[in-house]
Amino acid sequence: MSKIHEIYSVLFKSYGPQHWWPGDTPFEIAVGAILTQNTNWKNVEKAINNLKAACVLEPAALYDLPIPKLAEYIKPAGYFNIKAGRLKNFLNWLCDSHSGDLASLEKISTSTLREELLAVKGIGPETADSILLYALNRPVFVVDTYTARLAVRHNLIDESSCNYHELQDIFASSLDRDQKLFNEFHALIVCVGKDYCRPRPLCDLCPLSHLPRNT
DNA sequence: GACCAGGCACATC
DNA sequence: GATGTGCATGGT
Repeated sequence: MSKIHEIYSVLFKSYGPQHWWPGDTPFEIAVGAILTQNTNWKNVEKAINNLKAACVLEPAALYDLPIPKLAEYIKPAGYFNIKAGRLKNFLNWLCDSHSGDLASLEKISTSTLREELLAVKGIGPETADSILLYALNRPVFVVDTYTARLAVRHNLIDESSCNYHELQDIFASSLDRDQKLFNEFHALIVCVGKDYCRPRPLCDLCPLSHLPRNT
């Protein structure tokens, strides 16, 4: 069994299925992906609940909402002015180019969609891939800070070459190109990340602590 | 009070 | 191309 398969196996045995992404609709998932940038999910939940309570958590309503009003609703998620602009950019793309309907993206190839998402100002690689995987069910491996920490810590990658694309390639190339597997794996990495993949210290209670790792 | 959280764009060198 | 900085709330 490869190191990466072993990591997955240990995490799945420790934490079980994660049932990701937390969100009722693909659109809610996409909004959550933008709101959770560098932010604790609990804060994002508050912001999403505000949008739900105001009945604006759907493309047309959010598209019509003035940015200052949107910023007010999403305040608990932090960086609210920045994120309001980013959400608007996403809404402009979705509504102006794709009739405000995520389901209409089904016919577009994953690579084209990824390029289009990355062209939206405020959507970087992690957010684009999260939307592709969790909102649009595409087999794309999502990389985040925890993935990087885990990979460096367990010698899957050298810190000097640790960038998004390299990390994504290391995981994706050693796994079956399986949307459900990628979904579960990333969720499990975030799960163990929250518990143990903090910058320091290393913790021997981490389910991965018996695997080879850096100090 | 310090540190951290499921990034990203932009300025500067 | 690499590195530094601003953006901000809320939990531990």
